[in-house]
Amino acid sequence: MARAATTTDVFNAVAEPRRREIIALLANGREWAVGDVVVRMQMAQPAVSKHLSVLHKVGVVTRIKRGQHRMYRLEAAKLKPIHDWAKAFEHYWNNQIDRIKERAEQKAMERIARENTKAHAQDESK
Amino acid sequence: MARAATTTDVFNAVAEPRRREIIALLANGREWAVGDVVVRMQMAQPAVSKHLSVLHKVGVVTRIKRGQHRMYRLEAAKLKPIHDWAKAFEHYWNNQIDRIKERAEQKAMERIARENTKAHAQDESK
DNA sequence: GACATATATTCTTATATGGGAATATAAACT
DNA sequence: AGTTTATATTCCCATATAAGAATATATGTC
Repeated sequence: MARAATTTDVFNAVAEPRRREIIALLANGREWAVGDVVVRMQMAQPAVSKHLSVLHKVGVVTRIKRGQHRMYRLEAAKLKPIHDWAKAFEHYWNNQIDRIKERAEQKAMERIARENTKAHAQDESK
Repeated sequence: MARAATTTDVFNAVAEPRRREIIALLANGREWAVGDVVVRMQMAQPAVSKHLSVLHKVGVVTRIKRGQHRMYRLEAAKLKPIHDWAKAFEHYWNNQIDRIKERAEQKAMERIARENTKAHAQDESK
């Protein structure tokens, strides 16, 4: 009865569109103060605080105090379960050709990666 | 106010754990009668019907009548938006080495795919 | 047509949740 | 200490939703 709480199930936490917007905002990797999110989202401060609180409880954001501000940062790895889940269905929308390409690249990858990893490591900083 | 309905937002539809279970069940690609799902999920028939109805409304399953049965089939492509969304965060949990490999395979893919597509098409039926 | 089987729908109830308003808390500044 | 700024929390309300029970709607069988 009743689905898993938004504060415990990442799928449910992310099912709220405004929280996905907040996540998109934080996706630039920087720290965001609540007030910054309020401005960018045109949303009331308590609402933002509550959404961030939900995201914090599921671990999707981390929080640190900086002066009178609480800085939030995206902890994107917590979204991996969703990716893993969805990825399991990838082959349903990829067509046969794409699958062949994946097989081919898979085999090539192992060989090429070994050569490239050391040689071009510094070229891939971005 | 209030998030998008479960019947209109795939993210919300899938935020219910039992619906994810049903999806997992249907993921074998076969048609499932409601009764089969009821047995496998140990769940009341009306509950299953309702969940399937939600999934049907968001298009995640298709339904066809077969005699007195309604056969449900997974329409996994409707889950692609979730995959696309989550995939955007993939690089957060992949390490630098993995990213280099992806770049390498990406480049190799385009070349190799052209050679393999026609040559081995019949070997990749599964 | 009567009955059985399969599934959907309706109704009720309990609960979660999101927003708004108001208030509380905390830090910074004077 | 008093005031301002930043954020969290509480309270209230409206709504969505999930489950269960009962019932309705096919469809198949005799």
